[in-house]
Amino acid sequence: MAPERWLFWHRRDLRLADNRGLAAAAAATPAVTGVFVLDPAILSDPSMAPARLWFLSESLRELQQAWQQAGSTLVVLRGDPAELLPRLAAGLGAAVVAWNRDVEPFGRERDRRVARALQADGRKVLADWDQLLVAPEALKTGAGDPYRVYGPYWRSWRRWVEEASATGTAASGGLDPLPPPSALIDLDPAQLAGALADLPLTNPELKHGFLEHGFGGAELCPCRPGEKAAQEQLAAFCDGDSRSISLLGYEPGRNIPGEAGTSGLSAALKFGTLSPRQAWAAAQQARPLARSEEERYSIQVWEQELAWREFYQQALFYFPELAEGPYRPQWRAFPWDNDSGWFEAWREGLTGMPIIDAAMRQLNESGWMHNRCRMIVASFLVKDLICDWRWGEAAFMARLVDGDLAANNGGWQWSASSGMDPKPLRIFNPATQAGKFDPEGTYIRTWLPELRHVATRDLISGEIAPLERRGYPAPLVNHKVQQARFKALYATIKG
DNA sequence: CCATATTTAAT
DNA sequence: TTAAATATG
Repeated sequence: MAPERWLFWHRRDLRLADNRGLAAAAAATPAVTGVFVLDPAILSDPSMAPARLWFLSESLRELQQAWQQAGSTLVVLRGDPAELLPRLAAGLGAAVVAWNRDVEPFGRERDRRVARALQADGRKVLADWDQLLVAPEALKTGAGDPYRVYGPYWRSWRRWVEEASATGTAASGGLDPLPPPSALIDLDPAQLAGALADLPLTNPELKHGFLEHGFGGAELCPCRPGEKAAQEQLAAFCDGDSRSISLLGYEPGRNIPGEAGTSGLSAALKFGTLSPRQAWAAAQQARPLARSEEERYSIQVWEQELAWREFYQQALFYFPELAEGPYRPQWRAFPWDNDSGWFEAWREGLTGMPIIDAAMRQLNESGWMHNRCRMIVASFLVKDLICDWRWGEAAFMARLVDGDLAANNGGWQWSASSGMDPKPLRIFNPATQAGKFDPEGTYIRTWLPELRHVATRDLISGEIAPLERRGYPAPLVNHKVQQARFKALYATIKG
């Protein structure tokens, strides 16, 4: 008798190794078929970035080959998962459909619909956590509430991760990365063809992969698609050979946008070509390489970035209203200027403030922006241009290769001072930020080649003589004037 | 053991 | 300013 067939539904876990849901399926039966559904509701949304379509398409193409090498098939469909998954499961004769859980309101509602449809057909559903080191339910404050403040969350998160690490294996609740499944069993070709006959199947085309993405910045983007590239990037970042621009030099290297001092793994973690447990394990293996207190501290700072990612995901899980706008009610009445001309100048990198324009051009050309610059341009849009941060949030989502609702919304709410974090106003002075983090003007000159001739001091301050500008715009606003205006408007909503 | 007041600390 | 931890009744 043939073994029971399971269907595994990939979503934001585009890898075979250390995929908890897939491993659970493979532990139950070797007869596992994979599926990914290209959902027009997501792909055609205005917030979908060409860079993400590129990353998704390339990662899927590699994942489909990996399934084949593991002995089975990854089916790629296009349409509504709630309609297609029951049909595919029926065609395959799958008894169980498994997937990894998500935190986003849209995904959770979709998953409920899919589960209801499958269960109505008498199929079992298996869904558990994979995309976080620590499941949202695992950490609560002393009062039993979800954490709203990063500091206490980080301490609690680290304690939990260290205790779970000590137990080792996944079976005993540990965090050791799992190997990929191998020796899977496929349906025989005729049976598979029959199961797929009436389904909207998508095959990778020779040139573009699964999707027409129209993204031209792949060469400039630091994020590499696919499971294999993610492993290589992680290993290179953690290896200790290039200490100043890697994990061991992460602090302060991570804050210098003109150097490649960050891991570039944001998109890999967003799409799950890399698991957070793999990232955590690599950081632990690098600890013996650290030869100074600074290098040990660098590892911890990177671990804290993994914790920020999980903090914002658990926040969205427990407070889905974050996705709709300001968490703090008084911010909902803020009298934004919302000048659409200023907003467009910001979005296209034409504000006349070099550090802002360099950062926005990096985003527009490469699909990625250095995190320090994300904070600087966010503060500028909100506190200098006095524009609703949700416009900036949407603009980031429309272009970022790693655009993720929880992280992007969390970052913008942090910058706008409207989030759960109880700290008062944060106003960055863009010139001070440029002076601290791009002191030689390296980053500015990289992305604003038309200003390469300008003295570094003027690139940082933004005070460029009209004859030196050569077509580069004059500053749109004056920081001193605008921050005073912002504070006056803020006073009207306080309390 | 609760509920409430006070203290502490926040990338 | 306010969440979280801790002290107090």
